[in-house]
Amino acid sequence: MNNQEAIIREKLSHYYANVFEEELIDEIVRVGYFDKIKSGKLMIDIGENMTHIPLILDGVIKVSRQEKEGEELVLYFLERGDTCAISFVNCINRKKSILRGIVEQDMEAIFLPVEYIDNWLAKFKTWRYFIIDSYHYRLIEMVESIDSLAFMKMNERLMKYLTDKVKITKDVNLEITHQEIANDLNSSRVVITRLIKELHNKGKIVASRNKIRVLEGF
DNA sequence: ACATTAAGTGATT
DNA sequence: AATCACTTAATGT
Repeated sequence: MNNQEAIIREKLSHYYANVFEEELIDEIVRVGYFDKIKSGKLMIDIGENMTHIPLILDGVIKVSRQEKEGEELVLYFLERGDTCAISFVNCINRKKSILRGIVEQDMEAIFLPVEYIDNWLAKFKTWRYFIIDSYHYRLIEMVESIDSLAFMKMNERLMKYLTDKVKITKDVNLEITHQEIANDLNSSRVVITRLIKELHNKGKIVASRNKIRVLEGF
């Protein structure tokens, strides 16, 4: 066994040992490769084809939709143990991505070439469950995102955004600017600034330049 | 000290 | 809730 394979096996055993059956792990070790991707890098853009699927080991990917130029809306975040099931379908049908994925926090993942994943569906029960599960989870998040858009006011959306971010980064101290939040929520900086101040005064958060500490709601 | 970037605010739609 | 047109505060060089 070469070094690369050993790394993959080791990494897999950490987070996926109870998820995948032995034979599947063997296959993953055989065809996958391990890679690290720096924060800020664009993984997949709308309209592109996917060649590999990531099994995320560490870090965060921000998945968003872009309607027009400059108008972005964050749908959900992917973290350890996740994969992008949506991109998975892109792979099988050779369809282009309807979403954009940007690395939000330095990421480590095992990348699997798309040509295997279809075949594995029939071959491995654990793979099937993993994919369906992932799909289900993504659907729930998508519905939450729709609810948030349709029924929640901006201040509630903002609070949800912040608490989601805390959950995913496992840190109540967020390093983010009002402008960045505005972009993610498809709002404007001024509006976010006012709502942040409101939340601050209500004691739900503590805000200062480039920093927000979330005190409740997660 | 100066320039740049982030955040705060009143008025208007 | 968004936009404009500023002001003020914080940070980097």
